[in-house]
Amino acid sequence: MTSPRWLDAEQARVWRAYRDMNDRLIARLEEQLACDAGLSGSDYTVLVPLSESPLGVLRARELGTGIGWDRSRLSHHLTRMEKRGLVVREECDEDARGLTVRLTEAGRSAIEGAAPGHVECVQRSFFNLISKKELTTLGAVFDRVIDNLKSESA
Amino acid sequence: MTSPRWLDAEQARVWRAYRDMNDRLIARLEEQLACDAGLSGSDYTVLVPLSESPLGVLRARELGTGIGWDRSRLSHHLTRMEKRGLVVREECDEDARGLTVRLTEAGRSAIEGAAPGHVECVQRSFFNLISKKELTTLGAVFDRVIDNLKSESA
DNA sequence: CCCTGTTCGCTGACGTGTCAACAATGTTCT
DNA sequence: AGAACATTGTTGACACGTCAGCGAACAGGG
Repeated sequence: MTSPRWLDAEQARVWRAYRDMNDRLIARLEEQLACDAGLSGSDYTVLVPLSESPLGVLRARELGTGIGWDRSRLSHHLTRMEKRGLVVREECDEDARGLTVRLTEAGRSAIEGAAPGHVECVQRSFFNLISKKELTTLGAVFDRVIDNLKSESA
Repeated sequence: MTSPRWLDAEQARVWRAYRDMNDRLIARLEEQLACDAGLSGSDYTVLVPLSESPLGVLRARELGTGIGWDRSRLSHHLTRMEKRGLVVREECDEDARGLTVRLTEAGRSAIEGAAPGHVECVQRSFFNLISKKELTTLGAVFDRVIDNLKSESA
């Protein structure tokens, strides 16, 4: 037995803390976005790459792979966002199958209004509580876990 | 300016890694549970306290507060789980408003079948990659972030 | 005892995410 | 050109979570 069958006491404690922290942190950020700008976390995820694009326009495919969403999820969410006037769909010149997504004025002001508060919330709830040394450790651990998960699924 | 308006390069990197790791980790665990025992993460969350209770029975209220779910969410999920034969609802003697949830045989074998694989997956994808020293750091950081979030929402 | 307020759980509406099936277009190979 | 295959995006069905509103049952004070 190289690895024990059950978690030891400290592992169990850290695992619970991890799940708990994540739930609370996400909830906090969602709440901030919702009451600050009427956006959900998913809206924010979609709007960020659009607002960073020079013309506020992106191919749906690019957008989707950029944020790691599958086509279906993106399509459904764009339908909802379009209904709220945050984005519009346009035909794609280079590829008739394709689709371009354009940020509307309302969409741009929503994301620009939301971003500072969001970033500040991340700072206040996370980074301000972490030392430089700890940050380095976290970064290393997260990268290691990601690499392992990537290699297993490949 | 005590705290900068935007994340610096390392913070941004760590934040992305954190979100990415979490998404992949959760997906990995969900996948393992689903294909190993036909359970979702939510099913697992509900079944664990039930299986740890001596008679496999719990008050709905206890169960809900124990896992941090509101009444509505629990009610909806119990409906789905009952339909699949994992649990049954029973009336509560002490309190006529109340409800007790009982683990069925199928529910018990599902959770007992799923747990070892789940724990092993957590070990392999997370704890095996982390040194003792790093684990201590993670625990400290997670607790600190949780405390801060708790105090802010109080 | 009744009134008020609280707790318990259920329900319906809605936003969200996943899956499988589909249509349309592009690409490759012969 | 034509057949086979891949890519792009949409759709419908379903699982899930949140929210507001509801009725039933408790608890405490008049």
